[in-house]
Amino acid sequence: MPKVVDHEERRRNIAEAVYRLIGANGMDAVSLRDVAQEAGVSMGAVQHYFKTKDDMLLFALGYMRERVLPRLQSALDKLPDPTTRERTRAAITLMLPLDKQSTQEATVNIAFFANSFGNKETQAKLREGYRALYEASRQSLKDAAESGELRSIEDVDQAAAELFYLVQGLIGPTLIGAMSKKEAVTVVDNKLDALFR
Amino acid sequence: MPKVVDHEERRRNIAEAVYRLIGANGMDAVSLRDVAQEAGVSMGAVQHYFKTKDDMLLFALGYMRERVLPRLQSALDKLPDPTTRERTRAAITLMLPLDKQSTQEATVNIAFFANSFGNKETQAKLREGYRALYEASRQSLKDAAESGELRSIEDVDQAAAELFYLVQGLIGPTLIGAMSKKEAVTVVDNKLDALFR
DNA sequence: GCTATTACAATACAAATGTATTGCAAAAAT
DNA sequence: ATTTTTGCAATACATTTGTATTGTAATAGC
Repeated sequence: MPKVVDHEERRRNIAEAVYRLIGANGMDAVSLRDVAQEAGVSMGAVQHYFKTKDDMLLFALGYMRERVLPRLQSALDKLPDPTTRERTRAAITLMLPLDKQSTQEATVNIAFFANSFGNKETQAKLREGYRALYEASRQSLKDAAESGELRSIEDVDQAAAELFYLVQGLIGPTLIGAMSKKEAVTVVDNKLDALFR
Repeated sequence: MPKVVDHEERRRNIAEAVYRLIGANGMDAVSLRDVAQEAGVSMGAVQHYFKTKDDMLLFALGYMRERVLPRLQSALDKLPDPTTRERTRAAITLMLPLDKQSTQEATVNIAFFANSFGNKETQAKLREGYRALYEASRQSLKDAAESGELRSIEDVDQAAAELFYLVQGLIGPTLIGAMSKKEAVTVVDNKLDALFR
């Protein structure tokens, strides 16, 4: 029998191929054959690791979240003793499609969004992801309020919602060029100015 | 030869079928055969009115904008002498997926968004639509500032961007249930409270 | 009345797709 | 040393898809 390999690694490699294809041409470009080619394996190998195409896509969606955290951590490690504002800005910068990788991620996210209209499992996973992200973001702002980093904000929940969903709203239009990256960052920075001391 | 019919009407009927299919199952459900069936015509008829599937989708995207305006007008007609705030709220209420039709429209919009990653024409049309909508919204808020309807806002452009993209950001998560409709409306109303006298 | 045109309808066709199956060689287990 | 297991690879198959083509009957134009 062949050398035993790391299944999770193989699956991740395939997921990365999925992201590249979506990022370049959208979800329609994700056929098993295309994924296999992009991943540098045979279609039989793809089928070895994923029972169905849906399995593969669902895995890819879940894995995407996993791989963002190290990137965020890495960005934070570059900031010496960051304030909440700086950490918040770093996180937002990762979410907005400002560089190649974030652009890919934003594209993939929207593609899965659209895909979720015909797929309950995908939609559940997205919902769960959104809630977790929003809650973390809200809690972070709440902590900042308690430690006096915010200006006098009456309603921290409202402020948290405004910031979070403002960023969500900027992603799509920035992706398609309805808004420039610079403008998007300016809007966010102005908002942060209004929130933080 | 058969009785001459209204081409545009036929095309619109087909576009409506496209929306229904997307709304129910996402863009993957939009095959020519499915559209024909949903529209109550033969596939030959669909091909008679649209040379290619892409033509059909592009038309559907364009037509969607056209058909929103009468709905907005109708909502405004129900308001006796509306303030800018009331008009703004009416428009936002139409954009958020609060009722069946708005939900369908939001779904279709995201579907086209995702579809645009593999289609330059679709993306251009979306971009154009976003820009027009944003500009109208920004101008409306600017007018309100000049006529004294707003609180003292330092930067009306920033305020306009915040309101517009906050709403954009609420659509997706509301659609998938990551956020409740009630919460979304509350966030918007609070934002309007902060902007308008 | 005759001809041209139109609105469909039906069908063909090539290509693409996901699922399923079989095969093989090398490593792991005994 | 033998058997079992594993990671692929290759292929088959049924289904679906968009594009293309042909046909027909009824209306419009002259």
